[in-house]
Amino acid sequence: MWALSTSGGDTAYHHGDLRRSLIAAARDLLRAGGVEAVTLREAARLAGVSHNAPYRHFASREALLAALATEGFRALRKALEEAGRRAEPPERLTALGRAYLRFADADRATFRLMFGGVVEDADHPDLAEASSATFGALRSVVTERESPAGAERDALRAWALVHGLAHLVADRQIDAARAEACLK
Amino acid sequence: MWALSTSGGDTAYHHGDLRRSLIAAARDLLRAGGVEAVTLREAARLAGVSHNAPYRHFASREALLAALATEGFRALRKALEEAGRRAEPPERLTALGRAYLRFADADRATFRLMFGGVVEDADHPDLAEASSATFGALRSVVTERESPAGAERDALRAWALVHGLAHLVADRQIDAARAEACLK
DNA sequence: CCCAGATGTTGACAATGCCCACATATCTCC
DNA sequence: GGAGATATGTGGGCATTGTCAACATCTGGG
Repeated sequence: MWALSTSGGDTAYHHGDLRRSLIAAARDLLRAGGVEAVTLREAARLAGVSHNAPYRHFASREALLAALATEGFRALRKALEEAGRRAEPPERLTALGRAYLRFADADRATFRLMFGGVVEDADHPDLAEASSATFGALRSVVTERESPAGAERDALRAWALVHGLAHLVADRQIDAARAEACLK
Repeated sequence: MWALSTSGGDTAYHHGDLRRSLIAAARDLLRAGGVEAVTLREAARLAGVSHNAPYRHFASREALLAALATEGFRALRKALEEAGRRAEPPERLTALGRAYLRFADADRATFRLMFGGVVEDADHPDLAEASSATFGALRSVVTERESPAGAERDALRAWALVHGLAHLVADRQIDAARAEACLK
């Protein structure tokens, strides 16, 4: 059918772009039923291939989950950067926090996959890079406004506050509006 | 062997107290290999019973996980209450936060199970009760020191800060000492 | 003493992750 | 343009797991 050249470096062969299709299918499964619902065989079914085709693109189920988490970190980073670009230093940090919370609220399952510990960053280089790049984008904004004394601790505090709110939102223990009200 | 009367209401029959043994086995599996490693069949094996015996005590695998999470919330609540009892109002909140962080650091897998969304509180009454009781213990201390104006928001902020730090500790993104340094 | 219910066992089935050998499409190089 | 190499997809199979049904055994009350 379509024959785009994929961004991941895989070229399109028989199926068109099975890797991308599998990730898309897995994302649907993740959002619909959480991590437990993400299955190599079901993703293959949705993509219209045999139960073993995924192994040409992902070494294991965990590798597929890692790809989903990687995608999530890239999306979050993009959201953070856009939010930062739209605001000036005084309110920039608040804007980032809001973007962070909105991400967690809009895609709870992916957020939990990213931070749930089911996939270890260390085992998946792409994931490790995407996650540290995302934290870097956040950190650079957090530290830009503070004087050196205690800056590190304040940065960590800000990050932890937003991160905690995001988890509470993802777990449906508070709603997104109340969380945003906490961002000063 | 031993014949304690269990707290859950189950009496001891053939095995002694299978329910308790299964929970203990599952706890070991959880700590050793994360949620994915918790298996009804493996827990049964460790308890020395057949693969179907657990169904006399847990309706499903998720019910066993819910029992583990419930146990976790009760332990956390106990830790919070003890910490609160040992400190007076000015530092009491910090003491609670420290206890919260130590819990997350000492038993990362259980912490993630409690807040990871794999088990839904709504589906397990005991879990729902234990978790809300724990939050109640936390909330009562958080709100005791603030004046009414903005108290609710400050309480939520404090909770979110500690909760975020705990997640970062559990995910090994910062270490426990750095987290504690953020508790003012 | 005997029965009802609680507890544990055996056997089975479908789904899954993963491995193997094999088939087929595409690319490279001549 | 054709042959070999490589990438991609298929089919079968195996061990493990969650769950169900039927059966066995233990315990306590009448």
